This record gives sequence, structure tokens and C-alpha cells, in this order.
Amino acid sequence: MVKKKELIGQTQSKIFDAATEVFEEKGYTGARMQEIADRAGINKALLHYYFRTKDQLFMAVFQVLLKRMLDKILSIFNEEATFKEKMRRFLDEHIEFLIKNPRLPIFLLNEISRNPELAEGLKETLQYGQIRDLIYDKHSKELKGYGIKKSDMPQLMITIVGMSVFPVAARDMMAIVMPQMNENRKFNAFMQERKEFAAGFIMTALKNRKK
Amino acid sequence: MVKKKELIGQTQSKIFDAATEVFEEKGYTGARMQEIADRAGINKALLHYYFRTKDQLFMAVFQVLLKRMLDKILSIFNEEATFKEKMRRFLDEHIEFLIKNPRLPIFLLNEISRNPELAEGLKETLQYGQIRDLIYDKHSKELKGYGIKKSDMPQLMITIVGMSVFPVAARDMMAIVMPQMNENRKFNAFMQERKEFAAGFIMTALKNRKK
DNA sequence: TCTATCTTTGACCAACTAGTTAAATTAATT
DNA sequence: AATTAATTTAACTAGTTGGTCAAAGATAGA
Repeated sequence: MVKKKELIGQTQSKIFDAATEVFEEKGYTGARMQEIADRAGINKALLHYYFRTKDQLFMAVFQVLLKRMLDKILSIFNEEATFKEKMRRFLDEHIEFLIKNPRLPIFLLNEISRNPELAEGLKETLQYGQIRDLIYDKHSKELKGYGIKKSDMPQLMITIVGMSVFPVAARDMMAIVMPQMNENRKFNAFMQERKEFAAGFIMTALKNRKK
Repeated sequence: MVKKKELIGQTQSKIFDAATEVFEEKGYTGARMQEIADRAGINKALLHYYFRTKDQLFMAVFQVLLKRMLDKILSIFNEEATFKEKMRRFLDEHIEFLIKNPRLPIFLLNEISRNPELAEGLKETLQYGQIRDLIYDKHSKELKGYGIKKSDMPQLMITIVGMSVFPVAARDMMAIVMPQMNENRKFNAFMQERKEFAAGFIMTALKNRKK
């Protein structure tokens, strides 16, 4: 027999999963509490019983997804390895992550840009705010060897992250110009290929950079 | 005295501008016909007189904005110049364009990803679908010299476009990790700097690419 | 000036939305 | 088995939304 407390957990997590799906697909303004309830297999009143308002439910989902994304980006850079190795591992793992979560980037980008306060909570976390300096200091010798100054770090970091995120976020738009992108099989092949292309591209640019 | 026909044009374009603003800010689902009417300085019934439904108004705005974006991307590549020169000009002009239209990328990306049929109309335009081949054929010698095969074009093109678009689209998210991005002055300086950074980065990667 | 047509409006409506409530059901405790 | 507490539901509400309509106002041509 299923215990009540397990059911709570089950129900709550069913709601959470359903809400994640719907919010990712439709965004905050496009999401409907009724649809979330339907997909969770419960009714609307129970939804409001667990999460009093749409805002509360959205916040819970959003915080988790944003943290998941940032941690995925940052965790690799906390390990012990050369910058070059970290970058390769980042592109490998992040692209795998994005293939499994293709709607996540646009969802996050869109919601944050429409309501920047959503990110306020995480900004306070010191861990995130100074990451640029931490990464640079850890690899200053290697990076200086590539002609990268501390002030170049934003350019470099955004370039690396953009290499993996942009193709996923812009897929449907780029597909206008490159119809192959519409086929899932071809797009996945493109993303697999991108791991090596991006890593090689960046390393070549760094190694031969004018100093 | 203002002629009636001029007024029509004025009203219609006031509606169009207001709708562009509101849709860009709030997206389709977040936009309100009442707010569009208010910003255009008219009432809701007149709004529906000129554009019968929200969908019709949205479509009109969306088509114009999508075309504006794609033309900006593609026009430069139709000119006569080396690939290298075109890429530099593209980054210069596209970044300027994006500084003036900072909400445009997220708006387009978001709406297209939520409803890919929005792009169907433009896909038919042969001009767009085969652009990859056209560009390659025009510069095949130069690109082969960089070790770029025709099958590498999607990777290269998405890399170039992402260099300019991603920082604008991901600004508020990257600002969590790099708080400087929040200040408009610093962000604009970053984007100005990016013209040279991106162009230099890409050319270095191309010139030293393993063949 | 009169008339036919095109514009503009305030008031309205039906459908939908987030959120509430009170009562029914289920589970845990004694 | 009875009591208590937690869980689930159908039915409802108040506010918002896109869209309509009939009538008033403005314009150009005769």
C-alpha cells in the first residue's frame, strides 16, 4: 500500500514536473493553471492547495531550472584541470545537457529578460558574482599565455557559453536559412559535431592570438 | 489641415509602432490589446477596426520584424567583398543594429520556438533557403583555404551569428555571473569591444585551422 | 449644402482566468 | 471502531480578455 507521505511527495513532484513542462513550453504568461493540473492528473483546487498562487508555483520551478542551468555551466570550472581541458569538458557536457533540455535556454532567457528581478535571488550568492575573477585567477598563467587579460574574460566566457547555447536557442530561426536544422536527427548530429568544432575553434583562436 | 488619408497612415503606423513595442516587451501571450490601444492613443474598437484580431496584428508585426532581422543578417553577404571583409562588416553592422533593437532577438527566438509555423512564410522564399550554398560558392576558394568545407558552413555561420546575437539575448542571464552587464554604459562598451574581439577571434581561428 | 462613405467611439458581451470554499473522502492514531 | 487530521474534489466567484455593435463624428464629392 502506498503511504500518504509518499503520495504527498508523489503529488507534489507530479505537479512540479507538469508545471516545468508547461512553463517551459508556454512561458509564464502563456501557461494555464488548468493545463498544469491536467498534466499532473489532479484538479485545479489541489494545485492551489500545494502552491497557493501561479506566481509561487512559477517561482519554485524557475529557481530550480535557473540554478540547474547555472550549476551546469559553473560546476566544471570548479574542478582541477587546465583551462583548455575544462573548456572541452564544458562543451561536451553542456551540449549533452542542452540536447536533453532544448527548451530550457529560451525559457530562461525570455523570462529573465522580461523580468530581471527573477535573477535577484541568485545574484546575492557570492559564488556566482565573482566567478569571473575566480576562474581567471585559477588559470591566470595559462590565460595570459593566450593573451587573455582579466578584462577580456567577459568576452571569452560569453563566447564559450554562446557556442553551446546559441544553436539550441536559435535553432528554429536558423532553420529558416538552413532547413536541415528542422530534422531532429540532423540537428542532433550537428550538436554532436559542434562539441569538437567549438572546442577546436576556440583553442585555435586562443593559441594564435596576438598578444 | 491634416488630410484624412494621411491620418489613416498615421493611425495605422501609430498602431503598428505601439504593437511592436508591446509585443517585443511582453510577447504574444503577455501583450494586451488594451495596452496597445493606449500606447497608440486610440481606443480598442479602432484597433480592431484596423486589425481585426490580435493574431492578425501580431502576424503583421512579426513578419516585419523577422524580415528586418534576416535581411540585416543576409544583405551584407550579397555584396561584393572577401569573406573576411564581409564578416567584419557583418559584425560591425549587426552589433550596431542589435544595440538599437536589444529586445528583438529574444522576441523572435521565443515566438518562433513556441510556434515554428510563424517562420513558414519566409521559408518558401528561395532567397533564404539556399543562402548557405550561395555564400559558400561565392567564397569557396577563400573558405577552402581556411579548411572550411561546404558541410562546415552551418557550424561557421551559426558561430558568427551567435557571436553578435548571443550577448544581447543572454545579457540578463549572464549578468548574474557578471554584474557589470547590468549597467547600460558598460554593456554598450562591451558590445563595441565585441566587434573587434569577435572578428579577430574568428579570423584567427580560421587562418590557423587544421586542414 | 446635402449626401454617402469612411472613422472613431463608449458601452457592452461571452469566454476565460486565477483563485476560493465548503463539503466529501481518505489515511493515521487511539 | 471512532476520532482527528490531512487530502481531494466539484462548484463557484470576481476580474480580465479579445472582440462586437450601434451610433456619433468627420470627410470628400455632388
